[in-house]
Amino acid sequence: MSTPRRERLLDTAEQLFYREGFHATGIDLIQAQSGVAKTTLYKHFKSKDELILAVLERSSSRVKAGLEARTDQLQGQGVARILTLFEELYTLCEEPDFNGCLFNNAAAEFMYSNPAVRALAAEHMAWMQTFLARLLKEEGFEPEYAQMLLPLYEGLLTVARVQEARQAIEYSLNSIRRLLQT
Amino acid sequence: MSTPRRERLLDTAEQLFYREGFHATGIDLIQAQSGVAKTTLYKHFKSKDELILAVLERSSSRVKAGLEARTDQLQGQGVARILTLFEELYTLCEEPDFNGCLFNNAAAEFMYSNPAVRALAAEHMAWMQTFLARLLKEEGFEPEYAQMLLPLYEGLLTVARVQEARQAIEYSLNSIRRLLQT
DNA sequence: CAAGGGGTGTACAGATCTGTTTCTTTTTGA
DNA sequence: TCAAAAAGAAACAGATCTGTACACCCCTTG
Repeated sequence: MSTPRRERLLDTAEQLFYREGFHATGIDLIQAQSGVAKTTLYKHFKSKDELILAVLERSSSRVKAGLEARTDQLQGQGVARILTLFEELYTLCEEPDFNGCLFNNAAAEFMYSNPAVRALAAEHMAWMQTFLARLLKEEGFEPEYAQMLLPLYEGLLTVARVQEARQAIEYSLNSIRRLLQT
Repeated sequence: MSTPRRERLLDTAEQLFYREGFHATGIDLIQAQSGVAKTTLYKHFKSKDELILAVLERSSSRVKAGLEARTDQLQGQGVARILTLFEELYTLCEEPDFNGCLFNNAAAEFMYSNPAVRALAAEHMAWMQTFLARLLKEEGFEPEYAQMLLPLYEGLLTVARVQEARQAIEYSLNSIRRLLQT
């Protein structure tokens, strides 16, 4: 069984796209850093745009599966089940190459120049919102709160890029508790 | 008195940087679209990086002045004075070239490659937060709520890029009202 | 009217980027 | 064992990008 070059390419590309941005990351760098030949890269992905889409699709699937798994085991825990998503931000923001939300970064760079990327980011956000709404409903809260919890979640990821965010996360947790208490 | 080319350059650059992104916007396009000669561009700004910084600085000043002006005339109106900032998002999100928050877009693209840009975005966010805290305090609320209102504000700008955001804004307004009522 | 500063237009240098071509080497599976 | 498939290496085409050089044109001001 051969080393999975396709996965290695996706790993390297994702890391570079996330850290440095999409336009700023050249194919040559992905090629060199992954150790996979350029010919092989273009055999797996027809173009840079296709590689970008593949990276986003794989990342979206992984994030979704992770969120489902992490909340499945907290059924019936009430507000704690929702808060666990926001608590995860504590560690997320302190990772070495943290740079906000990959899908928002992608949407910002390709808003008007690549509808497929924009659509994929939109789909991911929509999934996040319905996921939040489902959790809320299952724990006995109004699912419409997802309409403000999603922006708050994304905004924390965004603000944490340029600020120490521990306090912001803490105050957001408190605010959510206050809002959801009946 | 000559036409203010410097301003024309900054106007064009800001529009393109905001709509298409920083790396995706070439100097040649700014030059062509502004109608100012390339030589003149490089006489006013030593490099593209310097132009980017100038655009961000001018935009930051304008945004700050706008926010101050719009809230000055609402002193003593209580929660309405804070909500007016979020209500403005209704129109902001529907502008033709809307693409989220310029400073977050800049921070995303230059997080690890241009510390000056990152610092400028950080300064802008910090100002927004102390501004919100000041409004809260002046209207008799806990200023610490700014710690979650800033992420919520930025998150709405961010989510609105890929979704119809009217409902999200509306639910956020309601949530803020609920949170701040004593 | 002469001089010089600001602006224009164009061409160009040099780097970099995406994607291709060509040829060789390695791996794999029947 | 051997042919086919996959991967590698490296050069290259063509586009594009930042930044510079150069020659020219006003238009003010002394």
